[in-house]
Amino acid sequence: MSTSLSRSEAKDLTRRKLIRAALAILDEEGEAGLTTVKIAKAAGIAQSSFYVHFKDMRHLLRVLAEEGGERLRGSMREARRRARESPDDLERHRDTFRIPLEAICRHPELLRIQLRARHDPSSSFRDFATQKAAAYREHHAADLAALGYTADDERDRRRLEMIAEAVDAATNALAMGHLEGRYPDLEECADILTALSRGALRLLRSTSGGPA
Amino acid sequence: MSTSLSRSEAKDLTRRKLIRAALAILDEEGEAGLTTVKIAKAAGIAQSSFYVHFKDMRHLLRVLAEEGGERLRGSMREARRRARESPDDLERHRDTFRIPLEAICRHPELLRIQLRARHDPSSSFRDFATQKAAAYREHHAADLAALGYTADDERDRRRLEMIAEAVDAATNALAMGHLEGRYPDLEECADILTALSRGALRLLRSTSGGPA
DNA sequence: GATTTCACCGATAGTACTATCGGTGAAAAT
DNA sequence: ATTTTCACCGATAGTACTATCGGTGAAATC
Repeated sequence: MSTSLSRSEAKDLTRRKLIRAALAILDEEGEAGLTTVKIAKAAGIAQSSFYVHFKDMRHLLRVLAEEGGERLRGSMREARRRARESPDDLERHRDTFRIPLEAICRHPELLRIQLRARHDPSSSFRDFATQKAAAYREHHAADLAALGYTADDERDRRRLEMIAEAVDAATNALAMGHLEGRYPDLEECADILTALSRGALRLLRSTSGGPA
Repeated sequence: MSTSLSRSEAKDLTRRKLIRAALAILDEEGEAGLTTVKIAKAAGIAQSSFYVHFKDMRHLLRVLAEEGGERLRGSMREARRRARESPDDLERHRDTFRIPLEAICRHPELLRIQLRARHDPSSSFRDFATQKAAAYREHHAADLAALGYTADDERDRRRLEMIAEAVDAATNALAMGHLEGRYPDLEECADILTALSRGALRLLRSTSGGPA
């Protein structure tokens, strides 16, 4: 505005505008609505200038995946860090759900895009989303193991993974319900998830022991 | 083959071929890959002949939604009927999960298409999928209520709905995991879901009573 | 057996998008 | 002060798809 930017600063600003515009369109209209025409228009430049910043559409999609992945990683690191700080096991278990729920609510568009991509065979983000979901599932299973639900044999290990996958899906569903306004209280969502999880873990506890 | 079909029979056959081809492409490539060119080619007719059977693409999509809805309704009716026949409450509760899991495995493409449509703002099936999911959630909540988990006040009614939504999401996730080969035993999936559900319902039982 | 109907065909106009090209002016380098 | 660089522009060729049109032959009707 007042201070004229240097050329590289101006270019970087335009690039960020493009990414910002693309993420908004991706969230609002889905991958099918993501065209160079719309992105450039939303960013306030000519359609052809899109190619000054990205080699082609694929390039932008790769960058968006990296961008989204970085934000997701950041939220997860924070979640893990805070969950580890909880005083007792019960509170830690509850935090295992409350913190991801809060992370989702901070960047709901990332969850929406991920859920969409995961089931769409034409999506450029499909592999990325599947990979992220698997990583989160394993991380969750490891968290449960850290709470004392040791999985000694193959059967229990598989069950722990199934519980993690089932509870993750439930977490996403309740988070979406919260975002849609159906479940206003996030604490109540965490309560339900904790209860679900503890119920399922009873299956393991009975065979291999666990915390109170 | 040997007997030449009447004109109307032949037309109806071609129409069914088109719907069949469209469903296959929808499952394999998603809504983005669904074009009149591909559908007609897969059905073995010229692209322009597509319009002999459907006014336009929207018309076909409407018909596909009705077609899929009818199959889904059929599976659900069957599931409800069989679940009601179970001898005791525990077995009925378990059937509440095993039967939907089996229904999903009979028509996995319908679940895939529905999950995809539900989160895609550009999908023609989005409203349809959302509606179906809400209907199933309410049906599930009613099933739980029938098992004795009476929800007297508003809080418990909301919690019952949250549990139904969470468990439905978990059911879909485990069914997808089964279809992807990660969880070969469908009975084990039903076990996990039953345990999840019973754990969550403990929240209600403690305040308003319920079965053993 | 003559006429009508119509499912299907090939050709094509119209639409939306991608990606490239040469031109322009202001910032940067000399 | 002059030259170079380059972010951005308008124009446009190329691609993929939708939907319409007139033509054709075999089934249906008379």
